Amino acid sequence: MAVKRATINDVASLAGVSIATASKALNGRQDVRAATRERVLAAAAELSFQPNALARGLLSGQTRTVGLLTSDSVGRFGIPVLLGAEDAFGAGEMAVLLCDARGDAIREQHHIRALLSRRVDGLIVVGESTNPRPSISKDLPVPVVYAYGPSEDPADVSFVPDDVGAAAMAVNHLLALGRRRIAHVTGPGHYKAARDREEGFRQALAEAGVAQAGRTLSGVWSQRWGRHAAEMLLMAEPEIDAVFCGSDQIAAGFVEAVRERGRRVPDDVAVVGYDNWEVLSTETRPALTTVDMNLEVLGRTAAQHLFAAIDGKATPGVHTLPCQLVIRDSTSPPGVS
Amino acid sequence: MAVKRATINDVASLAGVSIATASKALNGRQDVRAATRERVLAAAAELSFQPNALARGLLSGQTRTVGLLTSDSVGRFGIPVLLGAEDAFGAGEMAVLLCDARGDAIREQHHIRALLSRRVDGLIVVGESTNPRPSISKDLPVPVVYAYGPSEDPADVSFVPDDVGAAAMAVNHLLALGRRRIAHVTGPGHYKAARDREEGFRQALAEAGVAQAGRTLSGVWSQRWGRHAAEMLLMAEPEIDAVFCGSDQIAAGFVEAVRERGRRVPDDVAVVGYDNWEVLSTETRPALTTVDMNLEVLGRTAAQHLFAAIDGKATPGVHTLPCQLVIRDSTSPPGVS
DNA sequence: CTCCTGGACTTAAAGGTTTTCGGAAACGTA
DNA sequence: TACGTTTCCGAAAACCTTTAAGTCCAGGAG
Repeated sequence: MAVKRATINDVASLAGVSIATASKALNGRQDVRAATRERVLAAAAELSFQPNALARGLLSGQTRTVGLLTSDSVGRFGIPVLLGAEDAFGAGEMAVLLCDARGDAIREQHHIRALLSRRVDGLIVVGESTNPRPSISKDLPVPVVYAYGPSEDPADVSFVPDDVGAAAMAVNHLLALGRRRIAHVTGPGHYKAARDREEGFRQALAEAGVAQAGRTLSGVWSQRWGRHAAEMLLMAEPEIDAVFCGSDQIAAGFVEAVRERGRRVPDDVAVVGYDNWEVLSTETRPALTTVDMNLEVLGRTAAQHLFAAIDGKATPGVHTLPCQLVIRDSTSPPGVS
Repeated sequence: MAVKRATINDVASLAGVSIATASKALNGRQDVRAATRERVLAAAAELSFQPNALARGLLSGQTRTVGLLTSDSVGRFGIPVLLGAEDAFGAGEMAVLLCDARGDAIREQHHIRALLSRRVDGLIVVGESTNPRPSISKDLPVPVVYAYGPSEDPADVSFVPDDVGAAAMAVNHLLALGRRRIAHVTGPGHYKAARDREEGFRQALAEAGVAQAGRTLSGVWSQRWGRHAAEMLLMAEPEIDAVFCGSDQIAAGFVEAVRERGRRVPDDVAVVGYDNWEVLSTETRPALTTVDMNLEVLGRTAAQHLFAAIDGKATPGVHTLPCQLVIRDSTSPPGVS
């Protein structure tokens, strides 16, 4: 470990100039002679000088740091958003201060206080689901953007995936393949994601004038429920030729159960999942056609808008970002037109 | 958004004292009269005063912030370590500055410089595999600990899971169940994890005087490889009664293929996985007996030792942390003794 | 009465950087 | 020579907090 960190003072004395001149030379300001600048830069390099961000931030009032507040970063969805945000920030000179509140409002308040004390320039709040969450923006001295889980307050800036549109897109894909007896299996109704996806499902069917096969089956977001739902559905509605599942876990279970019942996927029943959770979607047999919510893009977009908000150019409201349908063998096997 | 942030100066004037007195009152120092302290605290509350951590850090030289440098946080293993570390820090008043180098050495250097410029008190480096990685600790003014992926330099502080011991534990479990024809399917040999687990496997068998069934099959860490290996193995060594897989993905594929071949798990073939990746290990049928590397504990331990190192009490060397065998139905079904 | 002690409070310095403003030198022009 | 202009550099303030050192006063001891 190096003994002592060099300050701009050390650089200045080594270069034989004042600290003001050293500062100007290091920051590329104009009124300094080229030869002098050289000397200063050389001195800085020799001492491996790193400007103290604390002192700089203290003076400028900007720390070039943002807080990332997640309710449940162990969750499946927080991570990509986090990566996207870190990506957008890292490209510049921003840094990300990570806090996990674990769904505890007290802890969340605690973290917000700590972040403000560190003078972050802004805050990104990542939800654990797309359910709207209480706003934290009131009386905060810095801008806040919400990613994945929107704020309840429409005056805040939120970014969410377009679940309704994506579900419709998935159903239209099935319709284009000629399927007409399409069922829907999804997660618990207290998830807005489940309700939104069902709404997109219904809309697309209604637009095409096609009736839903059976009733929507609501369960939990698990493979087990997918299997169970498949068994019930194949019993009650044996003539179904496609199913739209609310998650890849459900779809994976569904596919498994369908195959065990001796029906082929996709020839007899086409299956569409949701999330593009690769460990499931690419490893099931056949690989799952599924919706990718583009969460990294969402995180990156949220971060970029936080920049804008820091510069005073906020764009309030809930912004929905498009998803993407990833087509794999569970709806259109290779070699089949 | 609040208009202006209060400083200790504002608090002092509102309370009618000097800033020194205000500081002492706020920090619980002694030589302040109780009544005065009351006044200061009330003033601070009214202005919702938050001490400026930058100014404090500038003075004390301690930022109470650590950098978390990950090579690949999208990876399966970085996340729990990260959570464990964040947990250990969050309990106190530490904050975590997150950086993802994406496996790029240039970017890593860039991030290290940025972190040092921000005057972090220490660094945690999270590897993407247990393969030793180049040390970054030389000439750094702050302590560094390595988690999951150890440093190549034995003078550094590293924490890794005990893959050898865990593999032996898994095999001993199979031996205790009376299995004697045990095979091993694992990932690529350039992963130290694969080599370590194979070593533990061999040690345990040797100690029991039992011969390995077939040769170790090295492939990739995927479900597909697990299936493929199962097919080869059932063909070549039809009499095997157990298999130790190098990952849950491999084990999940293996279980699937075994069942498709009409063999029962665990009655005919017992299967042990590795990682306890719950989406796989609890959702396969039967659920997988598997090794949990206790990565959150590992992350927490690394963080705690970083604290110690910051206080000058480093404990150099590679520390291996015990893993845990999670027993589920793939080795001992419910209702069977 | 004087001196000392200790409590309660204030002053001022320190920490590292940026920036404004003023100063000095060099040079050209009248 | 006197003066104005340009170019380069330095002194000092500002950011906010903590803390060492110093001031002031009341009260007790001698």
